[in-house]
Amino acid sequence: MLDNLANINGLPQYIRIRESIRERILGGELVRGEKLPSEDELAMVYGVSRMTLRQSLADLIDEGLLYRKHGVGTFVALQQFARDHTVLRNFIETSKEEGLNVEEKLLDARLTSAKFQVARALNLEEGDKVVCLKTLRILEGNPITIHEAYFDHVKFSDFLEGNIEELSKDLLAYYESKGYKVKRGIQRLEARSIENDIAEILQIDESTPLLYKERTLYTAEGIPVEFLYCYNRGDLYSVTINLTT
Amino acid sequence: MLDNLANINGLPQYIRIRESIRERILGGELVRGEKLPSEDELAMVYGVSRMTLRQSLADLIDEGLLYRKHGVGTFVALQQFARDHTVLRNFIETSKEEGLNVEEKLLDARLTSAKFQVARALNLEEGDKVVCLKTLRILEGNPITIHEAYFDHVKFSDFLEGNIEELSKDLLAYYESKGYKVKRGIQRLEARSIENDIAEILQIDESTPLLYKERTLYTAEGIPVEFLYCYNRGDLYSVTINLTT
DNA sequence: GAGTGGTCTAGACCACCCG
DNA sequence: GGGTGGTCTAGACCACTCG
Repeated sequence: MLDNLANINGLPQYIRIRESIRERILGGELVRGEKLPSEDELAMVYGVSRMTLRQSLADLIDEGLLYRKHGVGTFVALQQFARDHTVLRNFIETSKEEGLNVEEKLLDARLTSAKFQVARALNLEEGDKVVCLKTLRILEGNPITIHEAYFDHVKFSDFLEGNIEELSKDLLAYYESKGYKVKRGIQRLEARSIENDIAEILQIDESTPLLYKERTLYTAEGIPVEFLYCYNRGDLYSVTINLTT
Repeated sequence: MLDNLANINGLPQYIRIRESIRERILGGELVRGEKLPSEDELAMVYGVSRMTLRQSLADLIDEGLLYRKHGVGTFVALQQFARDHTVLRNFIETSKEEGLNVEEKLLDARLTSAKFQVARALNLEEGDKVVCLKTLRILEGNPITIHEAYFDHVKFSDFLEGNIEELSKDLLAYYESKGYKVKRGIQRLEARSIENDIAEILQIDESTPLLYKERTLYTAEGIPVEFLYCYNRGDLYSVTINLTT
């Protein structure tokens, strides 16, 4: 009765209810700090059992949109955190959503042999064949990031024969199309001095520090999919991270 | 029947079952990639309903220890991710657990007026009174990090009258003791060139880049608790982050 | 078709908080 | 004491996967 966009056929009830509540919060119908009706009441309003209703709330609490107080009630959080946990997002799409002018330039794409660090991360043997994909990302005309991604040539043997320019724009989608849906990752960040070749590509001098990143991506099963080196201009690039206890 | 440490009285069953399963995995009884018994069977073994058992599994799946395949079964993940989502941890305790020699030196603790950025982060007005706590962290004899934390003097008025040396060793515990349990946070990382005063304290020259961090901590309700500037030696310090879709 | 996880119900009792 | 969320049950039917 309260749903609109959330009322798509085929979706489980708890998802439709969750989205309905989310819309009521984001739309301003439920104000920050405001108490929601009790679980019993919400379950009645939405016409489901309390267990089902709690499944809806659980997701929103995990996202930081709601919080519970035992014996008191459920409330809309004062501070809105990440709407979802999506830390892994496609760089180009994300930047475009923010209205930024983004270009991506293919620097190199080739078959090579895995060195120690790459092999270890991808659970391969040193010397095994891997695809190396190097790209430069340009934000509002400024070269800002060099990406150097490695992935198993056995799992992704058709990459180099495909439309590399196109495929490299959304590697996550490409991995998924091959049956490797990325679910988790581990990344490590460092501040580094810049090296000559990197300085040249990013068109900066050697006094600018570099935000250096290493990242490994995995499926839900824990299969490593990609290992990445990433060199970011320190003065133009920063990384924002949501933390939870 | 299978529990031991997980069999503490007073704990909900789903937590005891969860910990029992976790122990069976970490203890090697359940191997990576191995299929668990079906939910029906596990529920019977543990003597609970299937819904209760699923609550146990949900936590372990969220942690990345297990994954499910619809119509197939539940499996132990191949790669073990963070055992829990605890990204927020006490630096000193964590380092000690890793067997590292850690010292913390109090540099400054005083009452001051919130400048623009601090005021905005803590939801205060510019000029409102805040406590500023500056500490130096020394790892294995190397000065590695300068922490500059700010928190509301109204919420935490007794800090400066307390044993500052002691309290500053676990600020999260101090905040919690005042009714502000930290649940979430947002942090931002940058690579920066070093400034004179920082270089002097960290005993490094100005060619070493700095891993600069800003962080705001919040309660589950979304109340801001602490705003922090953090200056880390780039060549000795790196930040590891777990990502999820 | 058999087995698995995904969703859902209509109750129940408990622990916690507040007036 | 009354209202709230926390935990738990004993079923049910559906959707998916595989042989």
